[in-house]
Amino acid sequence: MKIIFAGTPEFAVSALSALIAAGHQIVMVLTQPDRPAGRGMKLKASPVKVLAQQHQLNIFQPETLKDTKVQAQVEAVQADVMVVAAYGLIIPTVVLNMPTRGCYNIHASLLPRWRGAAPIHRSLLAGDLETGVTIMEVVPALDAGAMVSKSRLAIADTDTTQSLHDALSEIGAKLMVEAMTTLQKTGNLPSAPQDEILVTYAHKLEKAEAAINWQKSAVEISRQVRAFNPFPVAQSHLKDEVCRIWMATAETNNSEINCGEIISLQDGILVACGEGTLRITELQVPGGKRLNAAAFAQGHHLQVGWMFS
RNA sequence: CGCGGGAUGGAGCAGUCUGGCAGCUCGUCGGGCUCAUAACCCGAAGGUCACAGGUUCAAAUCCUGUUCCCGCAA
Repeated sequence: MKIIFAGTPEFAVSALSALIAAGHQIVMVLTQPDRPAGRGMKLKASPVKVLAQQHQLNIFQPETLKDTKVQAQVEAVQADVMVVAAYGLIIPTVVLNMPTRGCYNIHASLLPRWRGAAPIHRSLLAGDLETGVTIMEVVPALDAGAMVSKSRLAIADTDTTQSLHDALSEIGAKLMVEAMTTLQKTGNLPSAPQDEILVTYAHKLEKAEAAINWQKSAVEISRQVRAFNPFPVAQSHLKDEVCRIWMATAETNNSEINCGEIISLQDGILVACGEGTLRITELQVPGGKRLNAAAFAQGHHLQVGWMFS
């Protein structure tokens, strides 16, 4: 089948890679234009573009798909189907109608829960016990298309957005290849509509949400830390210094100590919370590397009684 | 040239402003103490102070260039 692949970030890379490995003909790779990024604000190619270049695929990076000239170029490749994975640009209805066998999206949640931009972060923050991947038809409304297939994944209390992202990316790639195989063999993909009653939205993370409120429970803070790893990373202040908390686990034992106070340096940095205590195991200050708690405590001469705020 | 911080024994840091013996907390090794321990005591090894050049009687420290790492921002 002639496939147009539309994707941009790391999450989409394994899907493109799997489709190539499965022998599908990728007639065009849509990905966002190179953007200034990183230190120095140099132009940076998207991860999908990098992979596409390695396979010498036909790369197309329009600023928008609303332009009729752009649309004509997409139509020219005469694709059978379009696969979308975290592309990041609006795909107009006319473009969605071009591939004869339709457009299918990989979404990193068990729809209809967590439609939107940050499904992995939100499921982790909310304390969901499981997440997963859904393959669905692309429709003009955001992540609202009928569902083709689903795969579930349990969330452990050591999972981070990074670990779930990596796992879901692989699962999504596999599911999409299966869907494409079915489509190729049978000519159609059965799908079921989403139950609108159960819909929730995963709004984009805001930087302000990175600040830790030590009045909250250790369980909630631990979720926050793990949801914000690897980006944008939960933050707190220690002795007038910004401190990024990379990894922490919740402990149930309560204490009468003030919220945010360090109560022990044995085996991690133990901090009192509104409910329970948080065991910080990895953290970082600006200019420094990520450090395990023991090394950090030594370098900063940390003492019991110091306050995070 | 978007803004800023950093590189010092194996780990994490101080010392740099104001040039003058290479330091701290750990780890490692040896010994001691203990019923015992991630405890405690005594001792030891381990450094081209990122790299290159310059200034100086003297450079981790001042000047110039280079490489690498990190935070912000996007």
